[in-house]
Amino acid sequence: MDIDWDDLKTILAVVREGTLGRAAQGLGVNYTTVARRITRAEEALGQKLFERLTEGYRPTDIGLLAARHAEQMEQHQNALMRQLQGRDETLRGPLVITAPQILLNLHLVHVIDRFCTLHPEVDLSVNSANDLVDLGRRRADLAIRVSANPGDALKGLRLCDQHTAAFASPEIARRIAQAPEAATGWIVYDQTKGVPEAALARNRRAFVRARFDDMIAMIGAAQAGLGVVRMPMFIGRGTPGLVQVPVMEPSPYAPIWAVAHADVWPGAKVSAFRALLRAYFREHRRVFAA
Amino acid sequence: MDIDWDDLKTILAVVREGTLGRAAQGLGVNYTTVARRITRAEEALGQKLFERLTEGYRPTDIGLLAARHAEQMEQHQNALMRQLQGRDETLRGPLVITAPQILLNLHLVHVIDRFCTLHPEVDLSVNSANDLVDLGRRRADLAIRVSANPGDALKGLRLCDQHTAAFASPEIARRIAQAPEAATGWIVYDQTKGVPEAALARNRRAFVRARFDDMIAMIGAAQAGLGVVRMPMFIGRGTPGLVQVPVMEPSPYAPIWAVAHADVWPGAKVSAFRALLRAYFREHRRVFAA
DNA sequence: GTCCATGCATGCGTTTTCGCACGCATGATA
DNA sequence: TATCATGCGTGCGAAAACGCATGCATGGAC
Repeated sequence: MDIDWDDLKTILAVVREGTLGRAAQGLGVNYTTVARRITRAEEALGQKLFERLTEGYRPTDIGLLAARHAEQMEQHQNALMRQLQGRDETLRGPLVITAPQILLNLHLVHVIDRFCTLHPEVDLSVNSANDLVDLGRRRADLAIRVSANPGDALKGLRLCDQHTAAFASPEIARRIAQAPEAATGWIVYDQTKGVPEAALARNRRAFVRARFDDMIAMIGAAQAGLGVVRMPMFIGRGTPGLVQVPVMEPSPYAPIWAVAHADVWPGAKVSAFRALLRAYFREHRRVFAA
Repeated sequence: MDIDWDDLKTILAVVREGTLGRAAQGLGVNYTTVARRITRAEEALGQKLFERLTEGYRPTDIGLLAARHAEQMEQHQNALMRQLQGRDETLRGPLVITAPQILLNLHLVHVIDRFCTLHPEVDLSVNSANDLVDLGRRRADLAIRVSANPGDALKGLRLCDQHTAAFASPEIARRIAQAPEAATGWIVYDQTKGVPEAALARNRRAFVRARFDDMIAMIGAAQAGLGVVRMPMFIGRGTPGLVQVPVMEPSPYAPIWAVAHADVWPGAKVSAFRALLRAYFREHRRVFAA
């Protein structure tokens, strides 16, 4: 009465994903293999771990219990892999970084370019993601993030402070220059309350023209002349077809950090990338501040 | 860059055992398989995990690091298996018990006999061991132990209190009866200091004739007339060729416990065995006390 | 009602893994 | 020095695991 550790890993994947297919995808095997492993595990334990439904595999109590423990095992496996990586002193092999899309487009591509030239043996993967990537579970080795602090269990290097300001198309900028008191239409981010306080302070008639849930789309909207957008300085300055408009005082914004799990932090590849980041942002820091 | 969980298990086994062969034995596979898995893991990590020496495999720092984490994973796997067992309500499948050799021979065999009759579908394994068996690591499901308390993380049922007394062959008993003041030779357990205090209180001339490190051998020595042996009442009474000799006051001894890991305790098979133990020892408790 | 997408079960041929037998190296022993 | 025990490496045939293709069941869209 014992169970294969890989079968436990498989059970965890199926509990997480809900179907054989998605679990198989995550595990990098065919879904029939997943089905067979589950069956084998059930036979080994003499217990049903899942109910077979048409919409997928639903875990039984016992399946959930097994998954909980498998999760613990996964954490230890992750810890091991992180520590191995942290003591890896070679500049070879895989390295995964993640960063916000816009920051990548406008700046990090240059850092990446240089890194690939300096360290051609590193297999660099770039994960352009706007949501937070789980560094503890090794979805990435190094993350470039815009936030107030690195977060718990993570180490961080503060790369650069930022300001935001208002940007719009040249056409709109001209109209504002001609009639500063006229009502100005804003494009705002979905989650924000409305027109920035700093803008209302200068023009009480500022109003929300539209709400977007995606920053890239907002930039496009600004370029197309839909309205004024508040955005980090580096975006406005780095995007063609946008000019800064003096409808609000530039205000401080969350700084840019390079963060990694403390285990991974000392690794050669992560250190090397960090060094290039530091140099780049030191050189270009004026682009990010008012 | 990821590692197979079963390979981690294999690494742990090799670190523990030192050679491929012994590790393979513990894992229940051929040693060539172990060698292959180690090689595969090293290739996956790009790091050497062991040095190949003629006397076996010696782990590198990285190998030890991996083994440490694998050990953590093993603990979680054990916890899972225990919990599954604890909620198993069937009276089928494997059950492993461990008990001191002598207790098995003289009494537990009857409990086992009855258990096998009542629950023929249980595959009962009996581990006759005098050293403590690790219940946390599932070397046994239920242990019958002679000790003051069950121990941490374990649940216990106090089966019976015990006394010890002095026993010897009839020949020696006759001599003692004839000359109670004569010097009496004792056989004592290796670790004890010498003749029991309670014996010296009655006869100052009692002396150690020999020291043994094994209780079975001491019983044989007593039967053969080598000397007086202090032993639990149930052994002296249950062994042919031995009689109690009044050279010491019977003294309290550690009680007999049925112990199991708290996770396993509620399992049907463990509960059933425990019930029989309780009944048996209640019925025969006078054999164990003075 | 038909069509399609999703997801599982099954059979078959292939790939991978495994166990076994043999050979080699090393160290202890007589 | 000859012999034996222990332990590892390697090649080959067997066994197990795997991927793929096909078929079935269910539920939603038109």
